[in-house]
Order: sequence, then C-alpha cells, then structure tokens
Amino acid sequence: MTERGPHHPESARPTLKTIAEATGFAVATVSRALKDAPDIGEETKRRVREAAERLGYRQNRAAVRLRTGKTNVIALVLSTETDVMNHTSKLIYAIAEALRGTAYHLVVMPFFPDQDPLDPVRYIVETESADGIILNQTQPDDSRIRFMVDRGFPFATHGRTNMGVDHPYFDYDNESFGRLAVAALADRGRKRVYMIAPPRAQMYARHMITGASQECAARGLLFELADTVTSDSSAQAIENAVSLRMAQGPRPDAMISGSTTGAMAAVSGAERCGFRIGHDFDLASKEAIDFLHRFRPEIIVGREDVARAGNFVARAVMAAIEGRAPELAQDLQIPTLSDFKTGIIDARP
Amino acid sequence: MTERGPHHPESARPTLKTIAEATGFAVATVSRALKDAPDIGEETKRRVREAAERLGYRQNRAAVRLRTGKTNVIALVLSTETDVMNHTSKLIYAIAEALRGTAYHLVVMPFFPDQDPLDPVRYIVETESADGIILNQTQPDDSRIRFMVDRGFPFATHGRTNMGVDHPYFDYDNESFGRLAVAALADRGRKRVYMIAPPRAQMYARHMITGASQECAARGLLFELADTVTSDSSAQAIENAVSLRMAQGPRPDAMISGSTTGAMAAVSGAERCGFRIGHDFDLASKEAIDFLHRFRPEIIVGREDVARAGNFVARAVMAAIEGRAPELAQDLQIPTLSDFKTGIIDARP
DNA sequence: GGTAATTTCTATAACGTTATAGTTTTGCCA
DNA sequence: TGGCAAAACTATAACGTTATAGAAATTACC
Repeated sequence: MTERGPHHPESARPTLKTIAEATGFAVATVSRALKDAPDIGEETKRRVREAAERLGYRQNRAAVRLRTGKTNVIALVLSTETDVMNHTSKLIYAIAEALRGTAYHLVVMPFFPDQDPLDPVRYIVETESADGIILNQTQPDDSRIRFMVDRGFPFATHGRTNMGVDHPYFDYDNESFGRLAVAALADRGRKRVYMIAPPRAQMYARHMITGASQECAARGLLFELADTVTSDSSAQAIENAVSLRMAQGPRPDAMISGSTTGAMAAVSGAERCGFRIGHDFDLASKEAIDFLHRFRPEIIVGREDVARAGNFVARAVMAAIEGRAPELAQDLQIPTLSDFKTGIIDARP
Repeated sequence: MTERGPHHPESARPTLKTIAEATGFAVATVSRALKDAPDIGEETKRRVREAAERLGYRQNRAAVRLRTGKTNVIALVLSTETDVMNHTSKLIYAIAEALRGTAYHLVVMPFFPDQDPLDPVRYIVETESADGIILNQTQPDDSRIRFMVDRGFPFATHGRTNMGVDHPYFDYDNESFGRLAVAALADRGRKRVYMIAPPRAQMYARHMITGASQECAARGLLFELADTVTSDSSAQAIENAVSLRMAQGPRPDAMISGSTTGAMAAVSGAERCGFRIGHDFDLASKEAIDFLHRFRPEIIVGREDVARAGNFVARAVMAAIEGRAPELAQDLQIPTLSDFKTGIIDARP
C-alpha cells in the first residue's frame, strides 16, 4: 500500500492553482482558458492547455457542482418490480454508450415495491442530485412526469403517457404490435385470442390491448384478456392460469403475450393440458432478447430494440438539460414480427 | 412551468445557514449538532434537528464532497461485452437494495470492448469520483485489482483471482459445480463429457473447468472442451459448434454449459443432428435465472444467486470504505443442482 | 470566593471552481 | 503625443460544508 495524503504534497492531484503556478497566470485566467473563453489570448490558451495536459489536470467535479449547480449526472430511475428480462441491462448499456465522451455520469436509482414511485424523482429534483432523469415504465397518468414538468426538470422517458403533455420519449408501437399479432394469428386460421397483457397500470399495456382487441373486432375474432395474471406475473402463476383456462369452455386457439417469460409460461401451461403449439394453438409474443425462437420456433415474435430506446432517451435528456431541441422530440419503433413460417411482417404503412 | 431561481429566494433550498438563522446558533454549531457531535448540548441538538426537519433541510452533497473528499458514491464497473443474461440487472438491484437508507449513490460505469478494462478503474481512482468500486468478471491476474490494491482504494469483487492478494469477494463455487455436474451426468450413465466453458480469461472459467475435468478423470470419463466457442459466444455460434461436433467421431453423450444461452444453443445444435436430450445425451448448466427448466425440463441446472452476490459486495465495499472489517471477508456460494429426475443435489460436504 | 477544569458554542479558513467587476496592456486614430 | 477603445488578464467573492482552534459559559474543587 502506497502512502498518500498530506505527506506527499507533490503527488497531490493538480488543481487550477497548480496550473496557475506552473504557467504564471492567475487561477481565473486558467479557468477561462480551459473553457476556451473569448477574452483569453490564443497563446495563453495554448500554454495553459499544454500545462494542464502535462500535469494531468482533471476538473474537480464536486467543486464545479458546488459552484455552478451543474451535477453532470443523469439519473436512471427504475422499478425493480417488473424486471422485463434483461431489458434493464441493455437499457443501461445503451445509455452509458450514448454518454461516453460526455461529462455525464450515470446514477442508477431503482425504487422498490414498498416505495412511492414518485420518491426517487422527488428526491433527485429536490436535492438537485442530477441534471436530468430517465424514466421507464410510464403510466397513463404518471405522477412522476407531472412532477418534473411542473418543476421544469429535464427528463426523457421510455414509454408514453396519456396526459397530453409534450415531452421527449421513445416508445415501441405496442398498438401496431397488437394488430400485427392478431393478423398473423388470423392468417393461421385462429379464431379465439387469449391475451396475457402487461400490467394494466402501464401505458404500453393499454396500447397493446387496444391494438389487439380492435383488430380482433375488425376481423370478427373472439378476444379475451387473462384476468388473474399479467405478462409480468411469475412464470408459475402464468402457467397455472393458462392451463386452467385451456382446460375448459370454448378454449382459445391463439395467445398473445407481452413478455418472454409470459410466452414460455403460456406454452408450458398449454402443453400441460396436452395442446401443442402450431397444431392446437399459436402464440405471438413480444421480447427484447433472443430466446423464444429457440424455445419453440413456432412462436411469432415481435422484437423490441431496447438499445435504440436507451440511446434515444440518453440523447434526448442531454438535449433537454442543455436547452437544445433534440434531433427528434419523440420516436416510435415500428414493430416487425419474425415468424419462422411467413418470414418478416412489417407494420410500416 | 414554474419560475425558479433568484426570483424566489424564499423557496430556495435551505442550507445550514438557513437553520442557523432560524435557531440563532452559528453555522458551525448547526453542522456539528446535525452530526451528533459530543460537544453540543442535548437541547441544542433537539432544536437544530427540529428546525432542520421543519425547513426540509437536505445536505448538499457537492459541498460535503468538496470539503471532505468523501463522494458518497459507489461505482459499479461492468463489462458490456459478456452480458450473462440478466445477471447484470439482478446485481444492480441487489446492490441498490443494500445501499438503501445509506448515503451512497450507485454510479454504473460500463466499459466497452474497445477499451482497456483498467480505464474506468483508473479514472475513478485518479479523479476520486467514488469512494469504492465493485467489479465483476475477475481475471486470474487482474490488473484492475492490482491497481486498486496498490493505491489502497476500497473495493469488492464478484469473483476471485489467482493473485494471492486478500480482498473482499463473493464467488460461486464453480469448481464444485463442475464436479457436481459431472457426477450427475455420470449417474445417468454418461461417459463422454463435452464442455462449453466460459471464456478462459475469466477466473470462474478456470474453476469450472478444473472441477469438471478432475471429476471426469477421477471417474474415468472422457473430458473434452469446446475449443471454438465459449458459453458467452453467440447462441448461433454455439449451436453451430455443437451440431458440428455431434455429427462426427466418438460423439459426446453429455454436455456442460456455463450459461443459459449456451445450454439453449447446445440443445438446439444437438437436436439439429437428431439427438434428444434425456435419450441420446444429457446436459448440465449454470444459470442465474429461471428459464432452462421450462426450455427442456431434462436439463440439470445449477442456479447462481446473483442477488446474494450483489448484497454481499455492496456491504463489503461499504465496510472497506468505512475502514470496518466486513462481517465476512469473503463468501462462497455452495452450488446445488436441481434435477427434475433426482431432485436436489448439494455440494455441501 | 477564586481558580481550574469542563462543557458548550463560535469565528475562521479552507476545499476547487467560476461569475463578476475591474485593472492593465495594447492598438489605433486624430 | 494624447486619448480612447478593445483585448487580455486578474482580484475577489461566493457556492455549502466541516476541521480547527479558540472563546464563553458553566461547573467543580479546595
């Protein structure tokens, strides 16, 4: 272990003062030179930059933050409750990648089932511990978004709301996914659709349900929503619910799932009753990873590009922080189904 | 949007000064009272705390950080290259949960394939942008760990090294897993083991290979290591490698995989050649999630508890930062196999 | 009752940065 | 050469906190 601290003042981290002493300029001049202020001479800037480089100067973030109020932090606020497979790590990596080379650090602030989802947002805004927030799992009427809009706090979301407020978001067009899924199932001659939808509180669940149910109506198919489980329920719960449902009444011959887990569990549930995918029923599911086509190649898959979402919201929140208009205020991923029988189905008009 | 800033000084965030003015004490007194210093009277403390509460005082992190050098940040340094399913989000959630109620924020700092893995660690240590670091995917001789040990920087890791340095870590006993897996396969009469191991550079790969190969030797089984792919390769690559291998020579009748993806791909590859799991071959795999038993119930699964790991490393790094000895310097998860035929197999001696 | 010891409180400076207002230097033109 | 504007630089204060040394008030002791 190397000795550190006041014993070795020569090894202390260089500050503006160090550069000032090395170059003979004042601390203020050094500061302004390093941020390329217009009232500093070219030769001065050159010498200051050279000294900074040579000494290995790195800005002290705490000092900047204290003085200017700018934290250079972007906070990602996540629910731990519904971990949609590895959505989360993909999102984090994509955000981090977009933040590369910028001054921003990424603080991850999950909230827990026993907490008000507003808590972390309120904390960040009130303690000014980040310059901007990224949220996911938006709700139709989202108190967190209302809070940030009211305070004029920069943010971007993965998912939309119903609130009629204009803010940067990225979303997957779950309504089109619902329509496409029903269309693909109908093409296989299916008539009775059973849907394991995401939790109703989530905005994207509404979209998906709307799309699927309307398309069913338009095509004269039966549409039924699983009422005891969602696509975020435990696999065991979904499996039980599906096998219960498949054991009775006019049983569904088609299923739609909002998640990878939901799809796997639904297949297991149906198989438990002796039904086979591709024969007795078909299934369409969304997923953000690359599993289902191996699990059962017959599953019709709509793949969500979470990396694209992460990249978008990161850029959008930086634009909001810096008061720039983002390249694009909102973006919507147009779904595509990959279907091992039919190939690719695109929702693009 | 509400107006803010200097226009509404009464709505400004309260500081120690605000409390000092409200109570009539000096700023220094308020500061000491709030941290329960022994030289402040009880009555004073009570009044200061009451005022702080009433005014909604929150410490300014930037000021504390500038003054004391303590960042109250823990950095999680991750490789984006090998995303072992949703290891990552589980780890993050578990760390965040352990950090709840403490002053620590979690900064996630992934590094990218084109970077030296030492870069983020060096950056954090040199700019003092965190009080401690959590690392995963340790290597037998890990330059990052050497760097932190040399600097006396607090850290904890998920995974061990071969370096003979003593530091807090959590690990899964991959060697025992390897032994158990071979034993379970041998119990089913299998003779020729083919292993899709994690990348050799990772410490845990060595352990797993050692365990499996030694157990094979002890039992007189053939042991063969996949040489063109690892359990972190793409599913497609693994599937191809396995189907190539199964098509020729004295083909394996048993497989071991280090990951969920590896197991799924291996099964697909074998099935492509017409072999069925449970009949022509058996497979044991590690996984951190809950997928494989649905994918093919015949797979023998060793489940790694990533949440426990996250909780441990978070506590350990906090202890290191605060100069406390951790409750436990190191911890090792003893593997257990769940096997739908045999039930649970435990490695505990 | 006077001094010492103890308890409680406070003034001050400092952490590293930047905004502001101001000073010095240089250049230009009459 | 004097005057003035522009360019280049600097001194100072401030952001909110805490460590330090010391001051004031209280208690203990003989």
